[in-house]
Amino acid sequence: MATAADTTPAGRRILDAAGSLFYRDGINAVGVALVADTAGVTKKTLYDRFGSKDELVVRYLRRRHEDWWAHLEERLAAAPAPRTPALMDAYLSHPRLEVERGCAFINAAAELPPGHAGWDVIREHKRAVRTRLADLIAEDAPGADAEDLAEHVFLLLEGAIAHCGIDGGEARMRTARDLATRLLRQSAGGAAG
Amino acid sequence: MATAADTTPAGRRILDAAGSLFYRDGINAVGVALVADTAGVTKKTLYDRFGSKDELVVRYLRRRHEDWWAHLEERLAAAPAPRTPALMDAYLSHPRLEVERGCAFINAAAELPPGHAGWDVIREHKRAVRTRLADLIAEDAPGADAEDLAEHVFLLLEGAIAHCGIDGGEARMRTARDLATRLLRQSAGGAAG
DNA sequence: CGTGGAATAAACCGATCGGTATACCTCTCA
DNA sequence: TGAGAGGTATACCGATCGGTTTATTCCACG
Repeated sequence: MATAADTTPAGRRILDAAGSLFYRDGINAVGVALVADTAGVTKKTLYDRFGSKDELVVRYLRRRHEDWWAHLEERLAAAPAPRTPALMDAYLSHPRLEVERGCAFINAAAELPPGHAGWDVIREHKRAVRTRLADLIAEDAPGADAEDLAEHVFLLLEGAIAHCGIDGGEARMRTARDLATRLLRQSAGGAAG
Repeated sequence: MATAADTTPAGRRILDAAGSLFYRDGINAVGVALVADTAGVTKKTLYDRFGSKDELVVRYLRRRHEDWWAHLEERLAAAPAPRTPALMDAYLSHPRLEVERGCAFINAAAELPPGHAGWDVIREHKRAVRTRLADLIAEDAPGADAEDLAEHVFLLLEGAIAHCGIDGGEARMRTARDLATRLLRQSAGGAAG
């Protein structure tokens, strides 16, 4: 019977290899043979576990979201108020999920054809970040228009993460964090729209 | 002798085909044979004009920048003050440069390997937009910290254009325009930091 | 003891990739 | 008049693509 794909040692190594290769070089530029070789696994094992490259791509995106989300919640739990800037900081502090090539989900969206199952993962990831951001802002700037402010900060965040891949550095993420912090202070101070 | 690549009718049609195909389906997913067929041209003609796919990609990016820039300046020339929101509107009004798949330059950055000549075009394009934005802001909000405000609006803009490709619509670009407009009004009103 | 899942090793499939080669046609212009 | 540029048509190249097949080994578990 088909195993849950990443419950097996080889399955995990495949997902590890796919995680770094797809992110660093792009999805279409990386062949399944390279993923298998990097994982120290035969193509047969890869196809036994994942069935197709499309499915592997979906798993790659799902895992990237789950890893990032777990890290985010961990950092948020340890962060003092205001916690909104900590969300930005979380992008800079993950030990394995680099940011040198920008946002894995925006990058995947640039490559995946319409109708690919990965689109659901991409949209759900962005929706989740956007929602979590609104929650944080509601607690950081009570009384302000949280939805309006969340959309504002979300665009700052997305612009920054996208440009990390072009600039090759994290500078713009720090800029976005500082701008968001200032917005929060202004909105907490004078709660008028 | 090698012609300037796009000075010839066939060269222009190749660039037209590459423009829509590379943008819609991604650079790596589109083969030179498809570009040639779409342009109604043989592969030989394509290689006679452009030499390699890498060079064609560079030309594609350069042309996209030039077309977009010409359109921007045209719109800016016709726009009343404040002209900063008109920059955002320009993304929505170009007759041929759609926005359904997001930003062609961010997308290309997701696909191109390090060292590819296209990177220079990408970085130069973003630098140019960022600079033009600072100029517009300096004229729209005199007295304010133009550099600081430009970076803020630039991140809003980039977040919006990246997400147009994920949402599949232009809504977020309009949101970014409205947020920028409000920022401008605030900075023009109380010029304090 | 033996069955079935997880794995390796390696060959193979048709299709497509970027790029080249050969031959021929047409038009311009010196 | 004839050379050279721009072009078509088509076949070809080696490499790689995603994916399959066959055979074999290992080991846990009933």
